Amino acid sequence: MTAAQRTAGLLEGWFPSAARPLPWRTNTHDPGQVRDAWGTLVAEVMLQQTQVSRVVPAWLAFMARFPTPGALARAQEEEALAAWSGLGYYRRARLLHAAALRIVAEHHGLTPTDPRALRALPGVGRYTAGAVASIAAGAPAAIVDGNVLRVLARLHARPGAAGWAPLVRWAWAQSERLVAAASRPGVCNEAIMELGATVCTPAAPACVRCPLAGQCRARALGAPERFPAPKARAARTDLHALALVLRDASGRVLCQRRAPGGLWGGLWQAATLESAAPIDDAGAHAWARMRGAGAGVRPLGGFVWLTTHRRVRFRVWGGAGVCCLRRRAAQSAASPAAPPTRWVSPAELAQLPMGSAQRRVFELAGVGAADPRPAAAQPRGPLP
DNA sequence: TACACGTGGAT
DNA sequence: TATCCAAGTGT
Repeated sequence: MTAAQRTAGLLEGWFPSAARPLPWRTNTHDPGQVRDAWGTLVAEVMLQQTQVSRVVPAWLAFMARFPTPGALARAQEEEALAAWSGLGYYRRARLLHAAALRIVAEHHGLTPTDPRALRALPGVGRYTAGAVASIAAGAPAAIVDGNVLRVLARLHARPGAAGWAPLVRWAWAQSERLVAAASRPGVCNEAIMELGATVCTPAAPACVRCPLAGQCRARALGAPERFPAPKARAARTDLHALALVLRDASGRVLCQRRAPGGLWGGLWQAATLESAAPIDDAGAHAWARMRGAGAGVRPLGGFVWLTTHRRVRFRVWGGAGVCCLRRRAAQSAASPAAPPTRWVSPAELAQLPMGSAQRRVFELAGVGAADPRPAAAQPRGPLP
């Protein structure tokens, strides 16, 4: 028996009793598949760089609304984005919508399970293609994600930082070998990820519960947590955002849509001015009046929002909008290329695709029903 | 290749 | 509190 066969066997034996009961693991109504391929694809895309606890409620809601590729393909992209609100990395929702269109057009509405066909779908890279092919159809397709890389690096005490290309290439080769040796590739793949997520964790791994402890070279060296070495991270750049929450007499609020692409691309927000430099009160007031605010517009508060690459210092101003005709004149005069704007009720606002920072803006301004999702909770930062 | 892309849990 | 980083992909 080869080392790979032994590892695969241990993983496959461990998984059934250790697997968390996640909703996408429970079913299948298609007896030809290990698991529903569409539900698996949706789960894998949501899980890209996103923790399981955040994905569970989102996956349940998304699958209730879009149970098949056809259901998503019939919807507008904006509905997919709205269903993604709060999950982050919104490009994933656009790409999944595009993938649904392709599945309908090129695969008769049936999610492919062949790795090559999967890989050709928008938003499906090498990892996701391998995961869906193996988990939904049992194909011997390799996968490497953060968990797999960590488990393999420790198992072989392989040096190198997490993002280092030679280490990643080595991990793919190891995964290929492992999955080729597995009797149930999908189970083996899910097991190694589950092991990384629940036992072989980045800090304080629970080696006493690990089925691979006996063959783990990093453990034998006495310091499994040193593998892989941490990867260097880019510094965050500061961004200043002035958000203006305007209400009309009937309680509707003014929203605008961000340009596609870039940060929060295509999502809705309060009228917002972004700047690399701080915006003083006089500048804020002048801009707010130009965007249609009445004379009573005033600062309501602020907060700091962190993303991977930015520290965004939000200041929120609010007040009443001026009357309709003057408002339109003011907008077009202010900026002929101004983004599309709409006045929406608080109920409509809740259905609009919007990032969590802008939900927070409306919440701070006292606009009810801004967040249809369970309470988001970046720490309540101090004023910028 | 290196970088941009969101959000929140874990420590 | 600050930092890490989580079932990656596209450009």
